[in-house]
Amino acid sequence: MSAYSLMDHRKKRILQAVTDDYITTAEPVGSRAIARRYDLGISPATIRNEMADLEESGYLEQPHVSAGRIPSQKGYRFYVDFIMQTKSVSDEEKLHIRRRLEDRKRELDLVTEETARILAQLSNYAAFVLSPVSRAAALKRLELVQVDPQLVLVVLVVDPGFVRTHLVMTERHLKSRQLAYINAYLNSRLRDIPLSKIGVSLLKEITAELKEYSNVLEATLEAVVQLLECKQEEAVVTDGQVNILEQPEFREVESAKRVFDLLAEDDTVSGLLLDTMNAGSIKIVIGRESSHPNMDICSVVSAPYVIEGVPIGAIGVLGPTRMHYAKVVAIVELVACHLGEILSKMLVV
Amino acid sequence: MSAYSLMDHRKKRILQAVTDDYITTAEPVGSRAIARRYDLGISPATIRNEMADLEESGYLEQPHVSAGRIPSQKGYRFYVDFIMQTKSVSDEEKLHIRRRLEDRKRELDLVTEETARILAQLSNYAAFVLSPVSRAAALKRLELVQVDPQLVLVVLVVDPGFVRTHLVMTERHLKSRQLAYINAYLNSRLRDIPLSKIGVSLLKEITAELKEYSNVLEATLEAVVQLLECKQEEAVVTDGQVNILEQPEFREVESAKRVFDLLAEDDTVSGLLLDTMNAGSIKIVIGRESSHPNMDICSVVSAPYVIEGVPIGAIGVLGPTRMHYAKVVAIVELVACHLGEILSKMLVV
DNA sequence: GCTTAGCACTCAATGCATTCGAGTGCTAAC
DNA sequence: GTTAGCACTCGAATGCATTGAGTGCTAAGC
Repeated sequence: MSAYSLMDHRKKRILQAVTDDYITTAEPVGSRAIARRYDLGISPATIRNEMADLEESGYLEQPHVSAGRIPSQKGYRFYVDFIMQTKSVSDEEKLHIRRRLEDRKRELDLVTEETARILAQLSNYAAFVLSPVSRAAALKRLELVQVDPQLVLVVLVVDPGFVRTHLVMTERHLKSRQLAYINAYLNSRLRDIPLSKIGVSLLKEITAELKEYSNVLEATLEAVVQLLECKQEEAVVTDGQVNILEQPEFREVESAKRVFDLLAEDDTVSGLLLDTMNAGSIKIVIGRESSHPNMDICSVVSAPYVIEGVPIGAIGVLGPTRMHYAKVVAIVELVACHLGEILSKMLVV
Repeated sequence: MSAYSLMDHRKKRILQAVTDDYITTAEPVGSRAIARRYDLGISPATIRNEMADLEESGYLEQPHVSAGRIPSQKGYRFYVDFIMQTKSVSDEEKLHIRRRLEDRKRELDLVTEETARILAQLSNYAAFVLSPVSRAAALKRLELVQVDPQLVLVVLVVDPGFVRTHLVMTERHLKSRQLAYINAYLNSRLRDIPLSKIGVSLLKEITAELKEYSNVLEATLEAVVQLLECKQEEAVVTDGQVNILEQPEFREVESAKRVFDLLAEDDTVSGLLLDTMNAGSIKIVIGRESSHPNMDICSVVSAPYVIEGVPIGAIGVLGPTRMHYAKVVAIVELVACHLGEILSKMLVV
């Protein structure tokens, strides 16, 4: 028997009214206000009785005895799971998002940054985007380019997605034919190998095979390892942190600072986004549901974005627990969807 | 006759005392406090008289009649120009900075990010770094790499400095010998040409010369233009924005928000840093000395960093007008110096 | 038996008067 | 020129009464 059936219809409507009202006004909601603003056909006294019940079962709480009620964390959870109906976003808005992303299509970083910006602007909360990572990603090409007698540029192309480069000093100058040979050999060994399989041992092996060039290759292959590691670590792009300051619950600098600190710790946010990506479905974390102490006053709505059905990243929005869940869920889902589509055009090569 | 000579020694000492005290306590300073804390050998009454003079000539001001004095903007300016003595930084600290930067030496972005972080941590204010830009920068190498039958990777190496890449779709597959020919030709034409001279016209010319490959080259060279433009635009890395919230003057969210908005507008900060770079010397902007309205409550200390005597970028720290100027100036100068040294090892190839 | 009007009660917020004290400016004495 | 003394100012803190939004409970009504 789900929690759903444990609450009668009228209680649900009242919980909904309290939550909706509190989300928009940020003020505790009283029985009179509900009777006036929502046409429930019952008197304040009845509403009071119901509210008392809702409080007893933990869905509502009272900041102090002569104030109205506000949803508890449990209340928000119930609201999110069983009550709210996600809003749909207007077609113009969809088009607008699409166009803004299309405009950045030529570079991955630009797209993720723009996505974060769009999310922040639409939601008016803080937004973040976990850049695409793919377990299935494979090395598409590795190219050494002689830039200078002592300098080789290592270029890595990964599919799906990104290009990384690194300059390496070398002791001896390689002739272009030698370089071509090395390049051809490296590509024959590494091409289409999943990144997860490219480890120190494989690279050692290759160095041994090409031992005539080992002094050049050592530095190069070390760079390869570093480059791959470096991209493996999750890159999170953030935007709209300032929006936090507009929320009344963060008016006192102390609480605002807690949130900023939270956002500054990369791994908290990126961990959450990685979870979302792995779970493959939209995720709503309310207040202390998260283990992170500074999250108690916040909620996060996050969703994965997919390429050909495979989640390759995630986006999210962080706001106060009194978050406009319905709106944010709609936005996050929509943006995730568009982002996936744009990226699939860009990355699947 | 400079402002310096217009103020007698005792007044200077008092202005210094007020400023030092206010900078550390953030509380208006009274005559008694000065008499007690600073050994000036004069009584509070005398100090009061001097303070009244200093107020009349605009160096001090009073929040209200029964409060102590605080430095006016003019007072800070005088303090910065004629009174404060820059602190020196301990050797351990220098070593620490050096080591942190050395650790990131392999990548430009890492170095600038770490620099911003160091600056923010040492100063406890918001910090930013303008990435190296150089008018004298020249294209060192341009390389096309065939990644895939329909995909060419354009790699640009710029000296001093950075590597940029971009993927371009092509209609026909080029044989490796053709690609080698194009590469060789492009490099012969473009190598060591200053970026400022590489424009659409030059690239058009080259396309014409290689017209047999024009359909491939058009897209490629267009990408080159975009890549160069993209890097020309100033990249500013920021850190420590949260520190702003620790300053008592930004306790009310309103003022904090103004500062965050200011920091969010890239061009304001980057403009300031560009000015500093072009001026080639340390720069201190106090409150309304800047034209930007939201700067009125802030000060910025910025300094260029140089490679072989040539300024190629700048770093800066933003805090309240009640900023610890002496300390910040020392830090900014020191970090700028180290950054220049590290970069000259990295970039001048 | 549920609903609701009525009422006593609670408590944060607001306003107001009072006090406190840090700090000043002025005057007069040194 | 310096300084002690003193009256004065005004923000901040404190205390106290008032207000009003909102509750819980009881008893009457449908």
